[in-house]
Amino acid sequence: MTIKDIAKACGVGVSTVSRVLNNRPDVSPEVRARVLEVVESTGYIPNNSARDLGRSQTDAIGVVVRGTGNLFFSEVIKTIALEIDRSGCTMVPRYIGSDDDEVKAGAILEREKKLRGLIFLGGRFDYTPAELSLIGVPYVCCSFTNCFGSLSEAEFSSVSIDDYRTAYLAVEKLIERGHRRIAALIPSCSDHSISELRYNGYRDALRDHGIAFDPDLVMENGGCFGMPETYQGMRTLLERGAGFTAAFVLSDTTAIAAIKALEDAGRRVPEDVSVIAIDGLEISGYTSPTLSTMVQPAEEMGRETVRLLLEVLNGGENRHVRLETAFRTGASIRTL
Amino acid sequence: MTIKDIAKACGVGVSTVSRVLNNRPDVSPEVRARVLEVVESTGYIPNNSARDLGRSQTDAIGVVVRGTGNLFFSEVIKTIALEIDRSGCTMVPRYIGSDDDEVKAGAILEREKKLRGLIFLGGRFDYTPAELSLIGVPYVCCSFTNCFGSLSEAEFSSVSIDDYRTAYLAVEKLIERGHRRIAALIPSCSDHSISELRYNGYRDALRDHGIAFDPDLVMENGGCFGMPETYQGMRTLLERGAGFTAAFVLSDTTAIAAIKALEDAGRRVPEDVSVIAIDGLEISGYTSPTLSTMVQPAEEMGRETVRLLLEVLNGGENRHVRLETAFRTGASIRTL
DNA sequence: AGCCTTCCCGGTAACGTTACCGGAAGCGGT
DNA sequence: ACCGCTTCCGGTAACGTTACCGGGAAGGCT
Repeated sequence: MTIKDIAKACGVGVSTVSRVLNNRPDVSPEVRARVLEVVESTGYIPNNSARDLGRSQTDAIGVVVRGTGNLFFSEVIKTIALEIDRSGCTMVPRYIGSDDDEVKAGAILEREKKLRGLIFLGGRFDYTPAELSLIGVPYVCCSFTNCFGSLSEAEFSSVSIDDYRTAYLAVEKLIERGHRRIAALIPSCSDHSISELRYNGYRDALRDHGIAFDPDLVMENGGCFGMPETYQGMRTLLERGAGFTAAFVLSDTTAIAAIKALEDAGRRVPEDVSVIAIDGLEISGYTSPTLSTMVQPAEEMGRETVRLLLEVLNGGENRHVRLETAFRTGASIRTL
Repeated sequence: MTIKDIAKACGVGVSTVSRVLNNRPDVSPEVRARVLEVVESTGYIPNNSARDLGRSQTDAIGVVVRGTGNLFFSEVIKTIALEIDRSGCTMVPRYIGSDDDEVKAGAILEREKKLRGLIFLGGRFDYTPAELSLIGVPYVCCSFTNCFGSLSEAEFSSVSIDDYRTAYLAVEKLIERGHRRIAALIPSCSDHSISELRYNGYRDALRDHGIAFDPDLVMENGGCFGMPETYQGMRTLLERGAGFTAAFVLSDTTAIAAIKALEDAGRRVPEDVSVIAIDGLEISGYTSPTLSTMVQPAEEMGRETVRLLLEVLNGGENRHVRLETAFRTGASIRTL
């Protein structure tokens, strides 16, 4: 069953059928209706490969996911997949490690699969314009913040939360509850990126509330949002001996690991130490204690990401959208 | 840059280049080497659409993922993606809801994207041969057990754990520790499938150890492995008043929800109630208490799934592989 | 009436491969 | 010298679309 069969069945030319299928103008309503009817009744589906070849362009959208352990990304991916499907495009995922070069991975994916567009889901994004020029298609970065001034904002799109502000607010929640000795667990693998911004939020919140910054309360642990590394990080922090009544952790899963470290060391949460995190995973509403966390709108992020990409693909301008986070109160913090 | 350019640069015909690229015989070693060299140096990558069109076949492998909340699947997907990439094929994912018809979704995906093969990742799979005949390409079911005798085992491949035995062993762990009043939380949405088998394992383990089956200890809650449903299920079970010292829960995440329900009702885990689960997610090693759980080999499942599909695609026979689970001891169970 | 648009529509050459056919060259055997 | 076989290779028609060109019909204007 090809477009020729449809054309013959309708008594029109193939180009007319093609026009109808791609709903272009220059087709009379009657002809359009007839073609559509035949297409419907025969259950004809155009051949993708041929279409791609004819257009010399594919309908594939690459999605590079960096950091395999990140549960939050798993949430976002589902929405991205859904939205890409809805747009009639094909999602081509590629998972890479936390320390892999995502831009290189994207470029390879683009060459291999002849992509139309690219989505980057992940943290570190400190590339030079030269490196980024390897990517020849529009791209949008999700869960990302442009913290290197070298790249023009007009050259790509992005959707993210305000990491700085979210961290600031999280820490402020602790301060509001009387905490002044607040530890922070920062993954060190993704400098210059999300963790950097969240770290700044932490420091500025302290400063704005007249609390002196104490480097002994900050633990930079390796491993991008990894649970073992964070667990170990918290243990080391405790051994350091600098007392604290609260901790700010950058993600839900690592917060869970940090809490375990606290408990294994004989500290109770929240009685001895309050913990606040960022993510808002479903599961963190069921752990013991439940997590107080800044909820990222996973679905909205996915939806916006795809929407932005489609916009650019349709000739629109690059845009950068910031999504709101919301504080979800759990049992992991208490008022001093 | 097309195959013609390569042919011209090598002084050979396009068909020769094509033969080399698809490493077919009937090419002399010298010519093959020369072509390969030019390909290498020019960085030429064949056009996928044209190849697919020429072959009238694609390199796309559909992956239908059912049950969006299932974290275990998220783990498996990554390996599946990796292995599909390694094979040179393209993964085309589709996420569907827990109550959607996965076979229909697969058939649609196949028609839309002209798939070469299909992978089903998910639970319920009680379809008639007529329904399954909608799928016109080889497929393999992952995390699945053929519990409907109607379908011949030669018609598809599958990889799964032995759900019956795994559940049996899990319950046995509890019995070994002196428990005799053992509750079970069973998702009721996916009858005739994984939960059915695991339920049978539960009942037989009781029986084989001379423990009478008590229907009051079984809670069938709706929602496929959903945390809210399981939480509510456990609450209802407790209100029922039938005492128990242990509970068998079908997945890690639902076990975490069940534990919260227990704690919210004033029962402590494991002091008052022991809990055992199945999955072995990383996160369940960090929750409080850590979970005792039967670990499913997520990576191996993903690897085997893709391997089986490729086998069939290359003319091999359908196979069904069973993977081993391992008990991982956590703090959620205790000896009476 | 003649001309110029505009609106539709059909024909056909791309698009970049693969599969098939046929042919040249080399070689051994009669 | 002839035949038949194998090995290797080039030419070319598919594959199923899309994009472009051109043409006919209809309608408005001079």
